[in-house]
Amino acid sequence: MKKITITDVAARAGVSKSTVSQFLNKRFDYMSKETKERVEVAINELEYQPNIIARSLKQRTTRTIGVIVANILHDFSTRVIRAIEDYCHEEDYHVIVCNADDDPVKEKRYIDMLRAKQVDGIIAFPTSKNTALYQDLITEHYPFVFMDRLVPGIETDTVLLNNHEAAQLAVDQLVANGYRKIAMLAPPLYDPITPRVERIEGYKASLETHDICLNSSYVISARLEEMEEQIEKLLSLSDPPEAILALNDRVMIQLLQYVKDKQIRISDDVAVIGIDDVTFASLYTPALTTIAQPAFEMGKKAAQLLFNQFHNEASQGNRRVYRFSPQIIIRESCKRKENGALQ
Amino acid sequence: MKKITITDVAARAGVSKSTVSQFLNKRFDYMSKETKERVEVAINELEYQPNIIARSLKQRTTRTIGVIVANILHDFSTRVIRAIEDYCHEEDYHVIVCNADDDPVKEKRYIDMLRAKQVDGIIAFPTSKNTALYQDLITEHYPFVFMDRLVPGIETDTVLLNNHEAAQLAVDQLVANGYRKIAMLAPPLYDPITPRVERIEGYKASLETHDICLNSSYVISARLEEMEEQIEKLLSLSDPPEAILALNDRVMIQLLQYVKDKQIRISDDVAVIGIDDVTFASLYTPALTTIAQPAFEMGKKAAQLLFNQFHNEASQGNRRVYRFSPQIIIRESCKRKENGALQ
DNA sequence: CTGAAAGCGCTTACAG
DNA sequence: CTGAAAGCGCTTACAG
Repeated sequence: MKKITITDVAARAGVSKSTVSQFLNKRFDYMSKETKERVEVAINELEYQPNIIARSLKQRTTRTIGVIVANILHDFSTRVIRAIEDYCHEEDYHVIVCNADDDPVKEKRYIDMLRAKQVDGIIAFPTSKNTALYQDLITEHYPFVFMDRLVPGIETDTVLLNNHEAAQLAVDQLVANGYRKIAMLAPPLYDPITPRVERIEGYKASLETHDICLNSSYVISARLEEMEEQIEKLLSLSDPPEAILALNDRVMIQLLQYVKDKQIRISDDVAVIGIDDVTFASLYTPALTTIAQPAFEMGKKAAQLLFNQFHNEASQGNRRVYRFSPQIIIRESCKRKENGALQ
Repeated sequence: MKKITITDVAARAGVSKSTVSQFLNKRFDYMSKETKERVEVAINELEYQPNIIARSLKQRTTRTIGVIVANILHDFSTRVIRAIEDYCHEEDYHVIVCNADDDPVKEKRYIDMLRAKQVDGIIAFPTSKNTALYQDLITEHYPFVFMDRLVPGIETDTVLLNNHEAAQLAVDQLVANGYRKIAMLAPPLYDPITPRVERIEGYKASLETHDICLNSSYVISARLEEMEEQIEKLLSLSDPPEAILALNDRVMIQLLQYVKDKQIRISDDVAVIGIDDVTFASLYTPALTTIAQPAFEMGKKAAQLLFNQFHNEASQGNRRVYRFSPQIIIRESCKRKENGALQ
């Protein structure tokens, strides 16, 4: 039951460990056909599998990367991970998945452990709170890329949505359908997470473009558990909004739950549009108009950037921010029934 | 920029590597306060982080496990992974996530590579096709547990749903609401994946219990792309079903898409119930009655079983199958409007 | 209480 | 064309 090693193979084949190692690494340049075959036979007979850990120790590469997301249960994260894993699989790499739960302590622990395990690089949805640590990674030229969120002052490859454009697409669509009283539903902003901040900014800027005055009671920012209560208030306003923009999928779900409970009819009573294309958007009634993120492309890009960092140290100097364009998927939830004023 | 090693720490502290190692492993029994402090200071000053790869080589444990799912995009898999990762995080383990896409070749490649990387164990949703390989794992006493699917002839810890009960709960609920013409929508059965086979068996057995004759044109088994076509046929039958049981979430989504496109009203025109609690079940109209799997508990159990295998070799003999009970969540999609005959 | 030495299983110049 | 030797960075008996 003892694990067989390169030494066993060498003995069996009657050659040295060096030769076996050359074989394993496909360095056949100076190897006679005969020894090559002998080694091959020995490997097969013994069902030898090299110990990658030993190789990693010597070669200082583990062919493994770490991916730290806030929560793998979030749809966007799952898709990004799938894209990264696909890319890694092609390149014969593996991915360790970690859930930091937006907790800086957990994040730091993961980053430290991942590095101790010598992973070749990390892709993270940063909590943005471990600035000193991120800075260390940079000064040590450690390969890493950020996803979804920008961290002020940290210059590393970052891939994220053009959030401004996403909010703008949503507002434009609403305005084009004749809505001008547009509310925004957002998660809490006390920790300034890029997509939230930028989408709200985008919303405000777009309103301005359309000469719509910002009504501050129309922008709700609350924890998911308090969302229903906030929506209730919003809709009870003396001058309630005619349309609601949900900042992300989780907010959208809260909104739809509220709407269901109160028997409010979307589109008739209030128009709805959401950033993030929820899985059930097309089968909901009315089908939900959404602004989709190209999650797979974004994940793939992140992986490519990381691998670029592996291969050329030069890339250190010019790490960049890559913005991906969202795509509007027009369905039914913000059409006016009466084919409303195209203003 | 050179990585600092245990040798550097030893030099700095003026002790041997052995002593530093003892310190790292918290073996303080015979260490003087003074040297202990010296080592501690050196470690902090140098910001030393041990190389886990080197340790792993010696200790023959990587504190890393592999999880092979069919597809991380599937909701159930995601939840299971989350539960496993949480458990591992508590135990200071990491998890490598792999998507086998129900492809035995990919699965084999992952298992081989994961083992080459010396992961301490594997949790897999098996394709069930690599029987020889699974058997090898057993004879080598390699720790692994199967999830969601049973593999005939392979005696290892397996955690899965009580699928029979799941189908039965669904049929019972339908019958209790006065439905007797009950169709079953399933994915293809050419590869005999446990949940599919068992849920269909459960469906058939339950019908029998209720003295309902099986109508073979009521059981549809088709690829997702052909599902709409099949549903069309099903509902065009001269004697169409009054209720439909969706075998899993993906089938349910196809069904809902069809229903939406054809403007069929669930509950009024046809009752619907599904195994797997889709995320939007409660906010859909009518809210969907579903049979939920305890995904988190199942994932946690799988992790526990794997860790048990690490800790006691004895467990080899008595690996078992753990069935989890589904839970029915009664909502609105299979209630009769007219408060139908409680038969 | 601490250190020298061997060893985990590979790879890699280098010598021949 | 092939092998002996050193080394990757730890841990672990064992000696003192």
